[in-house]
Amino acid sequence: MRQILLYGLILGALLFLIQYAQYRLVFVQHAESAYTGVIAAICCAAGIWAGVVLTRRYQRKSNARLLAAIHNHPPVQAESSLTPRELEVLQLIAQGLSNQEIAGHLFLSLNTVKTHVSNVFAKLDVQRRTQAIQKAKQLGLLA
Amino acid sequence: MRQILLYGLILGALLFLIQYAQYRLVFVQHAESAYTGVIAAICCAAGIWAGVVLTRRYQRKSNARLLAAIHNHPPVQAESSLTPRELEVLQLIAQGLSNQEIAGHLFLSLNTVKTHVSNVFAKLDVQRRTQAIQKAKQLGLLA
DNA sequence: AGCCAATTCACCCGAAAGTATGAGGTTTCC
DNA sequence: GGAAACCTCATACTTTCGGGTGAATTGGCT
Repeated sequence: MRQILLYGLILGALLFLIQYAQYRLVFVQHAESAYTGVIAAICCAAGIWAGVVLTRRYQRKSNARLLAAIHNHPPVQAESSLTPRELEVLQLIAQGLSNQEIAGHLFLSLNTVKTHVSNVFAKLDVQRRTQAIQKAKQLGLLA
Repeated sequence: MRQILLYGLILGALLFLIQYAQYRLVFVQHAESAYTGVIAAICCAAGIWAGVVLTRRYQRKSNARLLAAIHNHPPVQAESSLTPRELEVLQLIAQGLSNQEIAGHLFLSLNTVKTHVSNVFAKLDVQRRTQAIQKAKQLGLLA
């Protein structure tokens, strides 16, 4: 529902831009190539954005399968109550990454990473990431 | 993901329609105008392609680093040795203790612990304690 | 259609961690 | 007796973490 509104606004803005550009062109003849360039730039940007978003969503699930394959575990572990995403974050914590770096690796915002980290800590009953590493290794959640 | 594609198509279609309509109504005298729509479509496609390719490439590199880290592949070189005190502090860090707790264990002030920790980080060439744990285990400094 | 778990993101706040610099004290070794 | 290494502690500052709360979205299941 929110997205529809968003896309509507984007669409409207684009249409407005095009209208404006063509309005200006009525009075500025022979600037057709410049106008085409603007359109091309806008569409390129929109296309790249769409492509990136598309691929990220697709890759997200692939990564889950990849990590699962590495550890010979199904994506969802019954013995630990950690979700797949939380396990991913936990593994990156054990690699020594900061929350910001984890966000970069996983294409998440810093806030989202913090949320996952907090949930991991709560489920492992620890207060610090160093404790989480310790406990996770004891529980066999990490290699 | 399906909706994004959908919205993308709608966007493209609308843009094209606008182009076509204005071509018919206003810019009949400009045969060039028809090309703008084509350009827009091509750029959209190119943009999506570029976005997908770029994101996929970036992900591949990330995954490679991730796998390398998991499998202990990264080159490990001998580094300057830690002093006895620094090694003590490092071991307590690996056990998940906070600086304050380490100070309590070793009967030191918090500032002193911070100094030792900073020196350990410098010698191990890391910035965070989680990285220090990882590296110390690679170097065999920890059990 | 509605519920529910998972995921994502935001904001605020305090605590902890990390950086930089300086400064005494001791031991050891030349 | 002086250089060098180590240990100790301090102040000041910036960054990162962690906790708490709220909320929107999605996908799966009933």
